[in-house]
Amino acid sequence: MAKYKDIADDIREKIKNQEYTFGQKLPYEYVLCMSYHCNKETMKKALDILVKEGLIIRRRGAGTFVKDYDSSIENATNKFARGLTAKYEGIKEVTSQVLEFEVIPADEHLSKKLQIEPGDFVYHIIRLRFLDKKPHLIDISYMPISLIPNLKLEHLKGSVYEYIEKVLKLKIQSCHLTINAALSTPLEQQYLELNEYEPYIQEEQISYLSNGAIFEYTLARHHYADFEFQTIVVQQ
Amino acid sequence: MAKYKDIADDIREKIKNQEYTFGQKLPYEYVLCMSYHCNKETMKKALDILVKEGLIIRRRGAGTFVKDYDSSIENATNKFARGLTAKYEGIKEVTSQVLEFEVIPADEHLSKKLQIEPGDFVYHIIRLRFLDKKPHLIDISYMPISLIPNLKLEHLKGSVYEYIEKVLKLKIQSCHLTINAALSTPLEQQYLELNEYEPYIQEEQISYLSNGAIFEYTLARHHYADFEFQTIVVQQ
DNA sequence: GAGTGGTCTAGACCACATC
DNA sequence: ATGTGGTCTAGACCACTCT
Repeated sequence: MAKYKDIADDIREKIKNQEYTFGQKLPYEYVLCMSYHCNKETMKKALDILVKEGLIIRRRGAGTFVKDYDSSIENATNKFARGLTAKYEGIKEVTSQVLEFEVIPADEHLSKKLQIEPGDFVYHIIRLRFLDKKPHLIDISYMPISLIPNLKLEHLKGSVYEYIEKVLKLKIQSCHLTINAALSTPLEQQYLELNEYEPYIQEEQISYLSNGAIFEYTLARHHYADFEFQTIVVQQ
Repeated sequence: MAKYKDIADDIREKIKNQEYTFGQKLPYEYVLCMSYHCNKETMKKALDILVKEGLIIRRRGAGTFVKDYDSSIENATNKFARGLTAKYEGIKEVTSQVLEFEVIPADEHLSKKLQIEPGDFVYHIIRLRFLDKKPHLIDISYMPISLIPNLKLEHLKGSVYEYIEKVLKLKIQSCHLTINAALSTPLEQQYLELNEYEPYIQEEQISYLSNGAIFEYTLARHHYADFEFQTIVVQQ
């Protein structure tokens, strides 16, 4: 683990524990560098992480200040996991009901999304996911079998991500998200308790491994009333 | 403008012009440093921008590769502007109809969102925004009058951001976005052509200036069928 | 082992904010 | 004028991938 990430973790904790409180000016760069025994560039990398998470703001000529914690979002790793692994804070129990689990050849559309050849075999998985026993989203997933061998029903009941990272030792590197909405079909009406003529909200997710391969194309469909997505955009 | 941003701009152009094409390996760091006359760290900063934009992927021990351009999103500056200035590609005409323009004292809720004192005066603006003459979203905005003096009706018909950046010479630094949905009220039903019992999708946006002040709290309400939002999450 | 990216440092110099 | 962050460099060393 890189030093700058450790420093970011440490300062993040201090903000969360209100050792540094809203509006407070942090010690300036030189002092922080001294206390963490690091170089200025390293400290900047650390603080830039917190800037991207919306925890602090840095102003040339003025200083570094703690932002309103409530308006910031969880750190990028958690945000990253949000789509499917459902690490929802304060909610104890995440369960899944597997509605479909089969292997099919990729059609034209799928082969483009997954950057594979048409006809290559992929898992086709539909899961209904519950938070505290309340149906929360329908999750339609496609993954190339060549990348994710030996996927079993039991993995689907827990976290597929855990299987990929802990068992297969693959690293998830990035994902491309698109959020939109569409009128519900009987599938969503049945499981998300939507009425006819009511839309669902969909997160389309294309996920990359650290080796550059796309391992997943997922459509997560939510009840519109349950959906929330947060992000922070920082001018470069 | 920083050198690393210039280099990123240059390489981004080469990818968009397909001088570097999908899947292609870029020259490795040393060669790029030579041709741009810069240091390794500077080149890394440049390439990291493109990684965050989803244009390239970097793999330690392997190289730097161009991602599928179609699946990447417009650069951060455009994405940043997306919320309100509506630089929608391929669409010629963005117009606004001002439904409400008044100054009110901030209530408890607003004062928290804008981080001002309750009672401080704020603009309250409701606009209906059209893309190519089609009603596209309703935009409910609150801005402290102390930060944005002399806002006129004419500014609302064009881009408020342009007034803030070009006339007031203030810099917009970051914004916090929250996307959710809620059942439409008569306001949305009337202007977005929604039926009763149909939801709208809302982008809540809290925007910061480079001096750390919050200058805007906006609710942009979209017809659910028109809404799309893209983002890329990269593991740190 | 060779190729390639990632991190860290010391120090120089620049840009902006505030007084 | 002083305080503070931002950028850039040269060079060292480390970590991962490929084969």
